[in-house]
Amino acid sequence: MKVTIKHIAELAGVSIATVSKVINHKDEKITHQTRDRVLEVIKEQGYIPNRVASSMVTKRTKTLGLMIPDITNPFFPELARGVEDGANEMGYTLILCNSDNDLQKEESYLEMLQEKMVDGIIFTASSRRTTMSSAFLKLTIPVVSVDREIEGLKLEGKITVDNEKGAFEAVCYLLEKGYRKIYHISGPLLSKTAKDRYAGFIRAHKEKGIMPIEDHLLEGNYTSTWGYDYTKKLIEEHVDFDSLFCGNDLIALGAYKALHEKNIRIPEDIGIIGFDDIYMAEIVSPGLTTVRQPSYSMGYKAAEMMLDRIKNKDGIQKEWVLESKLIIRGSTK
Amino acid sequence: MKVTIKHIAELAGVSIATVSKVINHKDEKITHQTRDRVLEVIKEQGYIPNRVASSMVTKRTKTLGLMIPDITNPFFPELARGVEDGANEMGYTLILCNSDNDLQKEESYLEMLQEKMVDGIIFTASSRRTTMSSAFLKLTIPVVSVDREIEGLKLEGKITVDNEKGAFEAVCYLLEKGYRKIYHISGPLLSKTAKDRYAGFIRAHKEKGIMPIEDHLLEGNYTSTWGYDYTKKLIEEHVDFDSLFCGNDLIALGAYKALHEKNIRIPEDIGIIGFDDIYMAEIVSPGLTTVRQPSYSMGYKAAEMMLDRIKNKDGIQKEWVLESKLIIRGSTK
DNA sequence: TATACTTAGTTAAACGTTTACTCAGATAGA
DNA sequence: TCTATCTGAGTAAACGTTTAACTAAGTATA
Repeated sequence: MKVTIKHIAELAGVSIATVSKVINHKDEKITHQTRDRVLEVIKEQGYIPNRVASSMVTKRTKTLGLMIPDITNPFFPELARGVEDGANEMGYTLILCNSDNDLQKEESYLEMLQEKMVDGIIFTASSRRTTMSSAFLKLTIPVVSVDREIEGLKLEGKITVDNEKGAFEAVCYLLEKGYRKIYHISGPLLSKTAKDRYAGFIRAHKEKGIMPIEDHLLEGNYTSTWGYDYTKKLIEEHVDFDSLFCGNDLIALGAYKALHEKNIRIPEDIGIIGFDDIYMAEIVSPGLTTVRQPSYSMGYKAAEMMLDRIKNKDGIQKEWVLESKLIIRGSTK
Repeated sequence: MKVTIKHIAELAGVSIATVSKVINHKDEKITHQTRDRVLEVIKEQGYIPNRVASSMVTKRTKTLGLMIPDITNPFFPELARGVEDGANEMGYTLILCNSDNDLQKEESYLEMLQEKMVDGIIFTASSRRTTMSSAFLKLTIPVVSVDREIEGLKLEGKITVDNEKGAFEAVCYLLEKGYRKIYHISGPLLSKTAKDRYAGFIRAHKEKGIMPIEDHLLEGNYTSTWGYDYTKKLIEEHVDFDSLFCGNDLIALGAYKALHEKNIRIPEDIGIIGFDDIYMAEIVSPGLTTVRQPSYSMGYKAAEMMLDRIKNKDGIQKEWVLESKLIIRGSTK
């Protein structure tokens, strides 16, 4: 038999209300003797409170949902880790949901999270989502979005990085180093993230007095395969380019592979800049110059923002735009 | 006001028991008319069942705990993904716990998982754990261990790969290719995993009639930093070696970096074999020859095993030893 | 017609907590 | 001494479901 608060109460010779108060540290009005006796029985019996019962009455599960596209994508573990640490610090626990950028999966998870009555949802929306379904609009649980925008949904908070600026700085750096024929291998331009990075790419050219060429934009998705294939194609078609600004590090790493195979040197023949600064960027040779996103911090801040809101310390800043940072390594001159 | 089963019952003109039965598909004894009416009201009201209330009475939360050292380590996202997919398929949800190989964190999470009444725990034990604490022994929730052994704990199942054999094959391959001075940069030998890999390393030498040299074992931990530092040291101290068998891919990738910096060619000058086959192994140049662990499958199987046990389809195999596979790429001759 | 069995539901207890309210006794003030 | 206040605890309702036990009405059987 599972030991409950009732058993503790009996053994300690007090009422269950008293036990409950002791457990929840609402014991200002309990004498030391009583409290110690209760505590002792709890310990002796190895009592573990049943949170589902308490959630039933408090309407709090001390659980957050984390919805991301895919934990297998190296950008997300850091972020997830940040969220988890932030949540854990406040005694919260995390339910992990991989949406695979699949709108249907996203909605079915959303429903599950509601059924399980999580106290909040940290959300990195599918890059495919352009419109809100009714499932979203009905949502009564607070949502904080991270990394990506979710238009049309009422949010409790929003955490992004300044993608335009990050891209701008990266491309400026390339231009300053004398690179002139920069191709941008981008992620899907449906998403605001990719659009902003492209905007930065354009602005850098303009500010440096160079005419950006539209053909230099190659739209794809955020995978190394895509980076590899497109770079290979550029080489084989003898396209005239001297550098690559990649939509993320995975794309850049794919480009590395293609260039290595063709014995093209980085950075002497071709310069490369990525985006994200995943852990591999440092390990690879030459080290990848990239725009670092503070992904751990993004996750951590998101959790923090969520918990602030839950605890109703309201008035806290609702939108954070974090700074990215250009990390210069060996893949650029 | 949140809409509950009670509202639905009133609006549909039936008892709450009837509503409950149609929700849970226990409706063999409900007429079509009644069921349809209930369903209609549910839809119209946007009713979402409260799983915490139902967990209260069924003693099932349809939630699994996943305890791993660190989701940020590239070996784990694949595994976590496997667990998640397996769980999700059966309508289960996953609570993510990063223990950081910290015994205290591990125990505090364990307690949380019990409080939240998860139905089972998928566990990759800390590599530091050698003995069971009372928190473990008191555990009444079923546990399936993955990847690592947990001695002294009653398990519902166990999923491992044959590390000894994997290492054996890798080292045999190295020897067959003519490498003779193989150094083994290992993870912490506290863990059975690392011990088994070392055992394979030894057996391969013996079977090939070569005397293994004890000095060729370098114990450290599973990080690229470690691989980098130790390889650099070997080079700088002019140690005579022609190949590296690394405890995992991260170590191998660290070794890559050190070798590249010193302009030592892979595989011409030094051959390298890793372990795990993380996604980077393929992307890096030259591709890393490595022992593939079916990490996704391990996770998936673990979830499957757990859910079988929960559903009491007992008699299912309690221990799975999965096969690893040598993946030959460019880092060996 | 009397009896037994089905059918399609309903009733009410139970799950393990939290918490607003109540209460008895002790203490203090007048 | 009487009343008011304070202290330390107890009582019982409530949270939203599930499910065993029950029931009323209809149908089949003898």
